[in-house]
Amino acid sequence: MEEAGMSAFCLKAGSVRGGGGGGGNGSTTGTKCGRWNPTSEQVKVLTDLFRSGLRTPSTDQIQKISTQLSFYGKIESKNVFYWFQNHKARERQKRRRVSCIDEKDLILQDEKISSVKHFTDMNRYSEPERSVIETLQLFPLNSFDPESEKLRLHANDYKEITGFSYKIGTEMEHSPLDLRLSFL
Amino acid sequence: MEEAGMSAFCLKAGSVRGGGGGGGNGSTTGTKCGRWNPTSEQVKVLTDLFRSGLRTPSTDQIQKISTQLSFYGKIESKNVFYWFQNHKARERQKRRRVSCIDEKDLILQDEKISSVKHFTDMNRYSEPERSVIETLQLFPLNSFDPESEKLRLHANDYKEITGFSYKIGTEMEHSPLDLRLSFL
DNA sequence: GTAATATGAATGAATG
DNA sequence: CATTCATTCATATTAC
Repeated sequence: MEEAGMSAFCLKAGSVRGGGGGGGNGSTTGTKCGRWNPTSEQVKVLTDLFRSGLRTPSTDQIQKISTQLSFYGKIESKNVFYWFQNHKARERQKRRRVSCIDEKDLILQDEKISSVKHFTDMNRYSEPERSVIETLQLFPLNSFDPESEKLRLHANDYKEITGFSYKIGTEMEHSPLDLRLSFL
Repeated sequence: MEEAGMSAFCLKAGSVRGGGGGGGNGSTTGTKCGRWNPTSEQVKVLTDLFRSGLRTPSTDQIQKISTQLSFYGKIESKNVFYWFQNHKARERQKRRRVSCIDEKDLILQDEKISSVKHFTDMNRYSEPERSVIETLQLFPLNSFDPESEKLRLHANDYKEITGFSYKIGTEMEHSPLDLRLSFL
């Protein structure tokens, strides 16, 4: 009865997820089950893409990337998705930590990419390096969507929730006997 | 992509969620501010509702759901709203991201029960059809309400609206970066 | 063996 | 409804 909150998700016992490593990576140790751990080649490709300016690949690109990367080992699309999400988030995260120091001496541990991150404007952190454009020619990102945006129909967007005042519970009584889910 | 304000009000205060290992009530950790941490019961109810076919509850339903769920812990209406939004979106995302692997056993543990329910309608409740109220019996509701059926909002199965017409392979220039990336 | 770190995975919240 | 950001959890790896 306890728990039931934190570690209820990870299980799998490694039946389906197995295989890790897949084809001939060998760099990993075990790679039994659990989470995906990328091979060196996969990491390199992903890093190259990231350094080339790709930050948030679209679904199509994610599919293509994972397909290509599957040659180096087992991988799923969501792995690519998460990788970019995490990579970008942590870049930003580190930068935020740095900016929040006033007296503490920060330890610049490692700086993989030689990026002189001087935030000219604290308001919005732009890309640290703007010299990634050349490689961008690699990607035909000219996939213009002619009419993907105009299909937007705004349904009820539930504007009320943003205002936390939002008085809803006219009856704030917790009456277990009142009615549970029969209200629906 | 604008700045959109940095809501830094809620500092994390380093509360280790779940570490308490106590009784599954996540709200005890933060309690102050920070994001909503649903309890197991709340998640179960929401999941049941979702599995029952409810995908986009109206404002009215949302307020009722949150009111009833507040019995299990702190909750707001917007939490319910976001929960359904996210759950629906991620179900669809998962289906999409996983389509490229030969592994067909992508059975999520939360889909244990094999109740085949096909949602085929996307309109508002045109006609009340009673086929999704099963989970409601999980709760000790004393008042049987024949109008329960009208809660059910059938899911729109949604098809690919992306009429992809962008040209592919227009520029297949070999790039110095990596040949393997030319697929993008 | 434990602590610290790195990172994959998940999800709440928000925006367009 | 889709996409993205921020925070957190979980685990593998490394350091002590």
